[in-house]
Amino acid sequence: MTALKKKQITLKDIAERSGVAMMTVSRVVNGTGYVSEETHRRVMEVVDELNYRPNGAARSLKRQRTETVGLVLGDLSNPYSTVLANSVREHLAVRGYSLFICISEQSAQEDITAFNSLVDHNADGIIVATRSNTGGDKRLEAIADSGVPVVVVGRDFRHKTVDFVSADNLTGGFEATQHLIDLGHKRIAFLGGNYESRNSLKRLQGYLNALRLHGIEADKRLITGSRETSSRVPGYSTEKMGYEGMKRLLSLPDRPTAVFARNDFTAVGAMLAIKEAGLTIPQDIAIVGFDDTPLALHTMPALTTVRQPVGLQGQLAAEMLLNRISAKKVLDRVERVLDCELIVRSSTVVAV
Amino acid sequence: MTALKKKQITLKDIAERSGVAMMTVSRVVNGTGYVSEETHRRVMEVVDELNYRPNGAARSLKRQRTETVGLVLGDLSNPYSTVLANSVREHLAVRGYSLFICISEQSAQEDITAFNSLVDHNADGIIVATRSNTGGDKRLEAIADSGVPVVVVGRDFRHKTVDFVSADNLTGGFEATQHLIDLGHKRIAFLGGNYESRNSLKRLQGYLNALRLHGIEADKRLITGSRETSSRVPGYSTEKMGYEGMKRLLSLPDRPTAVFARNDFTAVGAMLAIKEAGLTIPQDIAIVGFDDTPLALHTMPALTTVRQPVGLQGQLAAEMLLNRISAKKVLDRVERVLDCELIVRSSTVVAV
DNA sequence: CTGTTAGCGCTTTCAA
DNA sequence: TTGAAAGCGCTAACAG
Repeated sequence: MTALKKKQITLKDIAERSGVAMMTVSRVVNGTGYVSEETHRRVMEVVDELNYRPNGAARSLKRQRTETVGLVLGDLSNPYSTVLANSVREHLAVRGYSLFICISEQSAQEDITAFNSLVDHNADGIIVATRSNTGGDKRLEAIADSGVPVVVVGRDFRHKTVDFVSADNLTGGFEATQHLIDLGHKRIAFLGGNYESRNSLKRLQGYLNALRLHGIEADKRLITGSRETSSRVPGYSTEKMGYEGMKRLLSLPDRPTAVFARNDFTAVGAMLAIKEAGLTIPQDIAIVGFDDTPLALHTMPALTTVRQPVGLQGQLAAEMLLNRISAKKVLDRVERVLDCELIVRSSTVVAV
Repeated sequence: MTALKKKQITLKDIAERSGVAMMTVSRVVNGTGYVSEETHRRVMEVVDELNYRPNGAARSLKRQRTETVGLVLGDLSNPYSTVLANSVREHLAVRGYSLFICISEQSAQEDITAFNSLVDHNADGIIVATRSNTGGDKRLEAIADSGVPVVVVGRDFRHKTVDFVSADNLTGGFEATQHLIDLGHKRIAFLGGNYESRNSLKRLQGYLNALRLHGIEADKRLITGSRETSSRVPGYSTEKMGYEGMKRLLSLPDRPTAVFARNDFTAVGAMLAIKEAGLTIPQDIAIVGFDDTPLALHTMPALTTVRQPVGLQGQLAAEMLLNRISAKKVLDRVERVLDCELIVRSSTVVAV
């Protein structure tokens, strides 16, 4: 007969085998308090022999903390998520914290489920990097209210005890558009949103600001995106959106001479549509993306794009969260908005 | 004064407030056992009012299970990981299990750390999708020995109680090479490995098998990859490897007329090197990738590649693991190797 | 239908 | 330097 699951080795087992009290074993295992050389050695011997590992649930229950942090990620397929996750993990690891990632790609319900499983398993804090949505926001607010440390990354969410990290999408969008204007473009499209979403979509807002500054009137027909208002289309499917949106733009009587796409995936889709129409980039239509994903280097021509400091966002998020976790009192909201950088390549300028 | 972290609401609080025993509250919350309409209503009222959530640590400690599964992922930036993770999550969700993802991109140490944090936090089972390495394997073996359900996906690892899911990389590699041979190629390179790794690298093995079958002698100079023996280069950096490897191949006195790249990223890098050398794909050099990432559709020309059923791997992994978790006795190892499919595009055949 | 008791494995506190 | 007792929050098992 085969045992289903071997009985877990406990402190008690180690204590009995090594002839000391549980408490002593605990001290040895945790390296806390005084234990004689000799006892330490004897205990460790048994620990190694039986391959003892402390039970996390019991420990958490008693200690009321898990040394664990949760990260809720939306679109996993976006390199952004990858870089962010790795950065967060690295910076947590330095302080001895483990990272558990939950995915929430589709709906508010998934957000809530992810938050709950993290909270229920007593994560010491949560970093949220999904798009905001009312259902999720409401739950997140309750979680923050209950005292769980929370940091949001690039998510529109305000709460008096929730820290906020983000790239400066407003200025990024502004600079991308400014760049196109500097090149002499007047009919510039925004791809990946609709005019109504301008308040939540900072990149679109930056685009509008740049136009206004230069006395170019915004043309709503040039602002196009997916049909769903709250577009939560993940990764490569935004590419499809870019492709389709570009098709619409191309069919306009007075088509744009330049396009600012909300991200590189969208830009890639747009490029495909432009090429299919037999037009040349950037001569016929110039295009700018956002994010500077590795992708951007390999499009033909290489994509001009706005780079955002993703690793830094991860680092700051981790640090802010750890700060909150170890704080002795309730900290006020901290907000960090990080500079972006325009990377000019051949999709806007011929000579590069 | 602001409380640091609000005292957690417990069963006891609910019990007191609603004037019943803790056990009754527990029954209401879990929907187990008989509770009168009236009591149920009263308890739920208090539960909602105080926003009670059961403490997972306490529950796990008592129940000895967490309804939680861990997934250890290597290269997050590979679309493969994304699709796998989502598939696993979906299929777990149906059965009420949460998924926690851990990343291990670099080293055996990271693998071990990830395994440990999952085991220590009492995950009910673990799915491992990182590349195998001796350190990780050793720890994984110990974990499996201790009775924790484990499933490996595409990872070379044999253990009598660890299930195995993988694409049929051997046949996939064979068919990719066969395809090139069918097109008349004789000097076919393998990009992304060295001859010595042929035992662990099934795709390379398939390549060698195809050559042998057609009486083409393998030329070690045509088998090239990264310099590190155990190549654990993640995502887009394998692209760099493809680029560099291709450069080496192009500098050969008798350069190949076709290349089979171990994955699409590598293939993309190779394509770049080929174009830079002023050569045409597929006329001068034909190229086949592996994985059919979304990328493959957007290369110029579109990439011929081998598609593997990633979603299905996730589904099977989830099912096998749940099966193991709920099994009444120790199950023997199950192995599922899934068919791949050659997708022919313009990087090998002009007319397509 | 509801309540009581005991204990999951660990660590905090106090005592020796 | 070591140990004993109590209890974290929950639920299985048994009583009523």
